[in-house]
Amino acid sequence: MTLRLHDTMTREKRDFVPADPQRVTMYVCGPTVYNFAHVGNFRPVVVFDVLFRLLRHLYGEDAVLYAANVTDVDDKINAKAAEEGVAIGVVTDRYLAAYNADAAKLGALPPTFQPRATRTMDAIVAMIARLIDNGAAYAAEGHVLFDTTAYADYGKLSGRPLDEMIAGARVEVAPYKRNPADFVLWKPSKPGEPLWESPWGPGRPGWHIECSAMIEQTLGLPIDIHGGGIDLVFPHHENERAQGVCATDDRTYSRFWLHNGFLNFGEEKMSKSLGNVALAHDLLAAYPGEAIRWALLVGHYRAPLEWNSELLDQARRSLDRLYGALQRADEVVAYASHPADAFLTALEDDLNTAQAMAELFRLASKLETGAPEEKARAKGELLASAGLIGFLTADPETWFKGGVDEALKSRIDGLIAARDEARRAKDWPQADRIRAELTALSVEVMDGPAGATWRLKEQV
RNA sequence: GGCCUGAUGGCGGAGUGGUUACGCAGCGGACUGCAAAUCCGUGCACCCGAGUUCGAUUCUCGGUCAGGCCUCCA
Repeated sequence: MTLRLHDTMTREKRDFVPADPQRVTMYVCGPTVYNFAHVGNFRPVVVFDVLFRLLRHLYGEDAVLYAANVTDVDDKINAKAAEEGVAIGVVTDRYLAAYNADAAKLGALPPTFQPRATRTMDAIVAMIARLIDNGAAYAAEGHVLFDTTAYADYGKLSGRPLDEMIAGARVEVAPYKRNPADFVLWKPSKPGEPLWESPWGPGRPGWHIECSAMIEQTLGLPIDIHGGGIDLVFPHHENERAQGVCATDDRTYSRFWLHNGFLNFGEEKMSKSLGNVALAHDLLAAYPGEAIRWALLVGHYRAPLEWNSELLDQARRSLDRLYGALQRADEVVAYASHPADAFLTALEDDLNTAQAMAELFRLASKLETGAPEEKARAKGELLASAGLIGFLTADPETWFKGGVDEALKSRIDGLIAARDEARRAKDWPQADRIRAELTALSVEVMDGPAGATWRLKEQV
């Protein structure tokens, strides 16, 4: 079975073949850390985490190098720092920490590298200098600009011929540009803004060159996979590629380009009680990270995803179903620790997570109804399959009772015990009264042959 | 204006030239003191028009609608 990935460059699914199976490289554009990140910003985090995990499964954990950068030089960061009267590092450190914590709650593994623009300045300056030497960039009025006419392939990734872009340009062209499409590699800082020394005067780098330099420094060019949101295809990735190719004489830059679709918020408002759930940080306070991760992967990564509270509720219930099966199969000893073939096949088909999830439900059904050997195998495959993409890693008890503190837990256990006693005495009115009390605590009681178990109906 | 996607049941969302996944919700039944969970069964869809074909939801063309990008937004 081979991994097939949709490449934005060729606009088709192709067999993925890394340059070196011992050293598979992937780079994904990360956040600009000036505030808590929007949920949509976490879609690539989760999507490419799935790809990272799949690649590790296929090529070995040590064979995959994944870099996800952090943009910590930016106008918005400057504005935020100025507003708070602090250095930009205070702002970027704070929001980077929050971002990483939220990503972890969403089940994302830490990338192998997390380069930061401010710590890559030497490489950025060096790359700009090389571009000037190669005749692909020029200095003008304190700026350094990339000369888009120096790169014949410019526009190929996004499918925009240069002349059309010029015709469609809706932004005023700075007077120092040779061509309207030329973009900034280095620019002077405004008074009060952070600046770095360079041969072209003190200033700061343009956004695109940061990524090219960070890739070259952390992974080396060319890389196997470059990922990011669909909105980055143009101009960011187009420009990155132009820079990387012209600075290194390497024609490839990245062997595959993967882009995830956007989250749509439609018209529906998220439940008011949830507050501003557009921020992942707030959303994570209202829903388990695993449910949000599930919701983000429920559709194909390239398709737009309708994001609303119903989607999240359904995601949580889907996980209830799977965790419920595991909980009921507590005594089943898992046999086999490999992901199911059908599950892997789905993932290897350009990360068809929806299909892969369907396989998880199939395994859960087998676990509920199969013969003993079948159950043991289904449990092993379910755990291994789901675990491969970061699901069902919690104890089922924790999933269903995780939000309960000790005091409440002992109170619930007391009520359950009292109800059991009433039921043994066939005092149904009393048993129902107690159940009503539990329901008020959002506790769902499930009577079984071995006594009653319970779980939280909604997690808070 | 240019370029590019997409349109599947009540909701979400896969996939396929002939029998349409899966989950949630619904309905009937089993189980239960009653429930819940689970199990069994079941209803419900492939935007419109034309074409190709023995046969199209799936391919082609047109239309309609929706969304995205067009210089720093995942």
